[in-house]
Amino acid sequence: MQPSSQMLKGILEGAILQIIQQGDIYGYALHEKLAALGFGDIPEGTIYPLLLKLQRNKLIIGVRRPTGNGPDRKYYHLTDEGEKTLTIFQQQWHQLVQAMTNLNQGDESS
Amino acid sequence: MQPSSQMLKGILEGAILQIIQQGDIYGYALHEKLAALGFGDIPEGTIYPLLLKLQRNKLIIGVRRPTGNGPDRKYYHLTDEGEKTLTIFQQQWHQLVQAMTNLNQGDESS
DNA sequence: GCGGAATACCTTGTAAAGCAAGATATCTTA
DNA sequence: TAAGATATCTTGCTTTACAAGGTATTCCGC
Repeated sequence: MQPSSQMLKGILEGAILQIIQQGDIYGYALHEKLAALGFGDIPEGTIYPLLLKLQRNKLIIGVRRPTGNGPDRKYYHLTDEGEKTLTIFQQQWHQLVQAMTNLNQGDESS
Repeated sequence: MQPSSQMLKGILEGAILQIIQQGDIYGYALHEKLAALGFGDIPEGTIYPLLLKLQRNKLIIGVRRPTGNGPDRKYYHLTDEGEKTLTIFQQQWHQLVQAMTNLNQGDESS
């Protein structure tokens, strides 16, 4: 399994799928979680459009819920398609790490 | 050191800088080396424009050399700027791997 | 009650990454 | 002399990620 061209770009997409898999979450909290994990301050102008794209592609589903305490939140969960896509992403990520490790070790076998 | 937005996209750029650092190389051989390391079949339509951009940005310098045996090759080596950029990339890559590891371990401490 | 801060979501337009497709040229081998 | 391997480059496209800004809700201090 080789890192696809998508992999080289869309690491954020895979990371977000995985966070959602670990428990339903909404955009604003995702923003904080990414920072807490060490991904840096991913701006909302990146996160929200990406969530909408993932939903358009039927990898996640968003459900708007009132909080009684501030504006509504849109909680997202994975679809079966999303689970499959996440699995493929994880394999590609692993392969990318392997390739980078090979590079660091001046290794060309695998 | 947080993975910059560049990092999320431009992993290929860092990988290529590192390969060049390990020894002068030309585009066509780079293509084969990336495949051998496990980066997949990065097309030439990706590699050559990227090399030209790196040169434009003064991170690498290309020197055309005849082979006496086939078309000329353009061997690239790093500039001082390129060395510095590579060091930063390596730190960012390490941070990204750390963040992904945290994610896998459901960990939010760093 | 009013203003500001925090929370929460979204849109528009832009820059850059990576790729597909194809052009060009050299040398070797059949 | 034709085909194939080697070697580089260009044009135009799609997608990623971001900057900048807009909207709405609730809470807190004054």
